[in-house]
Amino acid sequence: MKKTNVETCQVTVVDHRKVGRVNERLPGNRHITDLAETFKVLSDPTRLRIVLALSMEELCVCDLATVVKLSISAVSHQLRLLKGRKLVVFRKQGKQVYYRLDDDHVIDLIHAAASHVRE
Amino acid sequence: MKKTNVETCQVTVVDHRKVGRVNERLPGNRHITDLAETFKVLSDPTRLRIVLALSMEELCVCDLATVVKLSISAVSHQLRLLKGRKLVVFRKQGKQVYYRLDDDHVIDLIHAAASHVRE
DNA sequence: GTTACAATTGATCATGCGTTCAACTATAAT
DNA sequence: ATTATAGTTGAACGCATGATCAATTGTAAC
Repeated sequence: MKKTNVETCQVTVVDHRKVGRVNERLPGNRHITDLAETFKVLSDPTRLRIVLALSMEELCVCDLATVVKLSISAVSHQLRLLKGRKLVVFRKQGKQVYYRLDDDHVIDLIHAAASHVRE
Repeated sequence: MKKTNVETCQVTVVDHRKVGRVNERLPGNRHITDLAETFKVLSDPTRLRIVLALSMEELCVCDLATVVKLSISAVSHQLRLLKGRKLVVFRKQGKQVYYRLDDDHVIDLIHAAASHVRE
């Protein structure tokens, strides 16, 4: 009579002391998802171009659409996500809406990523 | 006879000097997509947990599966992506495969994101 | 008011992506 | 060689997501 333990494979060699130590120090779910969301908003080429453009000068939606070669609607949708994650802020002037980066943390983040890419 | 310029709206108020300046300084497509890919690989909670776990100690796939509470298969798939982006490296020992972070840039990147999140 | 236009918003569609499942590979022990 | 197990791989499924289109809002000019 052979032992048909189908499930044990998942647990046999687990080093529970290691796992325990790691689990203790892992950040909570809230923090993890916040971090993931921040990375996700920068994980799209279009949004990245928008952020890089705004790191140089303040630009209106129309200018941004020209820079990234997409419709104003598409750009507006992406700007909504960037606003949601507090990466950009805006200022209305007449019919135009001018966007700029919220702070310099964003550029630091991109620089950090850039230094990982070249290597 | 009214001028039916449907397309002009996209171009009328564009500040071409601004757009020109910005376009000149924007990184090339290759660099942008490389950056975006780096952010994307960190934009998933599971992968982020894996990376954070590996920033503490070297762990085998089995341990990682226990930590993130997912199947070994799921973890293996994510590790493949992390390997592809050079975030982790591995070492085989007997039947086990131990993973660790490739370098410390990765942690710096996560710290940079974390400092943007709390604010 | 009416017209013109910058920008936002919601719906739709196609594509991308994370997990699961099943099949397979590799290593170790008997 | 056979058995057991750690890990990988490919297919499939369902959900998320980015671009487009149409409709709408808000502001300025007439």
